[in-house]
Amino acid sequence: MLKRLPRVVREQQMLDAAVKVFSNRGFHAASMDEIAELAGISKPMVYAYLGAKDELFLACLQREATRLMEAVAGGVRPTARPDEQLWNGLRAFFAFVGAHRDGWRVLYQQARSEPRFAGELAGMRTRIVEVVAGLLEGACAQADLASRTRTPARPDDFLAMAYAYVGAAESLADWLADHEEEDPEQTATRMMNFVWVGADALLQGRVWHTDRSQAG
Amino acid sequence: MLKRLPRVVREQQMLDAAVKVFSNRGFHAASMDEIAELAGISKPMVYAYLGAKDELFLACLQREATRLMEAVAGGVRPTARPDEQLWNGLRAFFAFVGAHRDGWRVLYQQARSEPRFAGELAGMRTRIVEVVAGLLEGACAQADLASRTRTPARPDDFLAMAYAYVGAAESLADWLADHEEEDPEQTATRMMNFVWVGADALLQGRVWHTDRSQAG
DNA sequence: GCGTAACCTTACGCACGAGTAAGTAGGGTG
DNA sequence: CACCCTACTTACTCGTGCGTAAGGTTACGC
Repeated sequence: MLKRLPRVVREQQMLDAAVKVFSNRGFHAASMDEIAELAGISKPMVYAYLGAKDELFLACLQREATRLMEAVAGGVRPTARPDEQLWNGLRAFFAFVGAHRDGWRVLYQQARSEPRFAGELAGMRTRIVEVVAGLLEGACAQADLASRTRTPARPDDFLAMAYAYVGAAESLADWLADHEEEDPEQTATRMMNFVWVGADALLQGRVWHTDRSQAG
Repeated sequence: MLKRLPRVVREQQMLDAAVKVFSNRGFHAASMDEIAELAGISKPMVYAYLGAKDELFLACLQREATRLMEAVAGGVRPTARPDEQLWNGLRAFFAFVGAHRDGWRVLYQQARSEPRFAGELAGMRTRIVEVVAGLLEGACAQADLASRTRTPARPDDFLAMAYAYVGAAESLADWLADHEEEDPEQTATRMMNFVWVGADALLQGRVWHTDRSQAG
């Protein structure tokens, strides 16, 4: 009756549908029947092409993660200054989230709460954190060359800062995903100011103490 | 056979068990039987005292949220300087997360991904974000009195910054929840440096631009 | 024009888990 | 001691939804 389509096409349709349903309902509440229906196909086809529910979810996760990584990597020129790399990376990141709000939700909200996939996700997250930590370290080294030599930072500090920054970015991304009217470009600018100015001050050795308002 | 205990005691035991199970398995994968068993009681008692699964989860959410709020509020002296308020609040916050890692997970990871409770949680989150935005605004006003009058900040900027900070704190809290060896006090210090020094620089009007490394 | 392989369906088995009915025991009060 | 109310149990019903068995249909090679 309806068109018979080649496997590759159907698989993408199924993944599209699955991302939407997982995103709206959550992993457990999503039913394979609903996914199949939304994909315009019957359930056994989903099993035939993409396997059981776990595998299907993992497939969604991997497709969306790959797209995100490629979008970010594609926006960054590796030869640019660290701050420009960061800026372009953030732009690409928030643009992606703005364009694929469903994908973002699947990737970060759902996967995190399902213990079965938390490991997979933690791996991606760790890689991102390490990249960011590397950028910070590079920026710090460059700042040292420029003028001051005050650097109290140890490797762990970079990692912790990177962790905090990634969290901040995710938080803004969630906000973006929930607010249809927000402009990705502006979100990226906010994040960039937030990161760069703050990090710059911190990396110059300015520290807050309990007994004094701040030290410079 | 086993002791008969008054209602109030049993309820707390049930909530303790529920928080643990919800935290480990996720809302859907958690079974009422397992919760009942862990609480050392039979399932109908859970229904009799705390209602259906939804209500039970909400009860967990509310108990943990209340505890968290009280812990933070209890650590803060409202008459102190803004930076000290922030510092004490962060200390209390990370101490709480360190001590109630399960509760934290239920509160933030699980609740967020379940559309049914996302609203409830978003409300709490919004309140927190607004408090933080208020602190920032207060700090900014104080800084203005002290010396410079350069303030490019509009209300939305405070809100966005607060959002990013809350995300950063959550991220560090997740890290803390996952790393048994990490010290809550140190995490709080990291966050404080991160927030205060960065915010200070930002609120003085330092901004990053596309064509220049930074402005001061 | 016929086999065969890929595409696609309906219709079911089966397990798991939410929620309940109906009934038992303990301990305080008259 | 009879009462009754609260704490507590075993033992079910029943819906929901994953995963599959078995069979139908289109296209393409030969």
